Amino acid sequence: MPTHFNGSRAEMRTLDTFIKLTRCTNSLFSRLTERNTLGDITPSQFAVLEALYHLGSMTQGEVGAKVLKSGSNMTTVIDNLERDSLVRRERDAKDRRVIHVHLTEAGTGKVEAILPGHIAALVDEFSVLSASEQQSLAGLCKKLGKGKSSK
Amino acid sequence: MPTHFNGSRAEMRTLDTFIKLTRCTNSLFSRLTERNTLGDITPSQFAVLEALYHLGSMTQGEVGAKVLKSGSNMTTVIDNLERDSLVRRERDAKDRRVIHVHLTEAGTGKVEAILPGHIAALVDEFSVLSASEQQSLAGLCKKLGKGKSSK
DNA sequence: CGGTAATATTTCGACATCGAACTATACGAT
DNA sequence: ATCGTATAGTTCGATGTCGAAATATTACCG
Repeated sequence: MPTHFNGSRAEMRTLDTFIKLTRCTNSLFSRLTERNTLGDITPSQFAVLEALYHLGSMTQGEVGAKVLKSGSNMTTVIDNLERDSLVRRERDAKDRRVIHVHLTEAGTGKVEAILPGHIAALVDEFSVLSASEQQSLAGLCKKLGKGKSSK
Repeated sequence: MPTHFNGSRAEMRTLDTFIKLTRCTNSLFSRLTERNTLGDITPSQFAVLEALYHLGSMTQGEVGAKVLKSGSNMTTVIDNLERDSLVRRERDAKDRRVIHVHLTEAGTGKVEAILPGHIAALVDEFSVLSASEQQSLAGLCKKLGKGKSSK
């Protein structure tokens, strides 16, 4: 459209794809936020709770690896979850550098209260794509997400 | 039960697609950040500068609409850009509620210094996808991003 | 053993981000 | 003109996010 950019065909195609990908995830997340399926917790907090719910108790660092966030960020998010009694920290007895994070009963209940509506919202949002379109999108994302791993 | 089975299949497919989409953009952005093509400015700041560069001076609210961010966020980001003399605020003479945001010479220079490398990085990242795969991805993202317009 | 490296987490400062409440200004209907 | 509402931006408080430096602890190695 009114892009004053005068680049090669490959550049324009890439920029177009990049813009659409970015806007797609932006507006998807913004619509999901509007549905308010998470109630009074934040997306980051839900990501941590969900990881613990599906994968079991983990080291704080492992949680960060699962949700793709930095260690210092994990400290902050888990601080808030602990303050709200949704998780519990437990220092490892053998290796005292390590902290294990566990869901509390309240935390488990929170995930189970949220999950069905959250999944229903996702299914509804993705219903604009057919099954094969979703699989196609997943495949392309997987490829792009992995990157040129064989550098 | 067939109903439950189909529902679960749809849910699993959607969840899989959602996870891959999320991880794709996450790791793509993280790799782009690692390349450090933006130098000493943040991605948000670059988004604002780039919008002003390609579309010309705009109202602060218009900038927020372009980069899909809230008004209060625009105040913050533009504050920092103004502090670094990359943009200039100018209150409208007729409607004194409005603030026009302009690129300074330093701002223009900054964009022009960054843009080529930034685009090259994008092209390189997207080179794991063929031209038709990129177009396919762009189309799927456009559809998913638009959502059920009936809303 | 003892000293250095590696690892896990926290702290700190800077920036981003939002929504709600607030200020200032403009506009529309009566 | 005036009142009420709508609009543009700012302020505020909370959260998220990062990287660098600090802390604590363990592991390695000569």
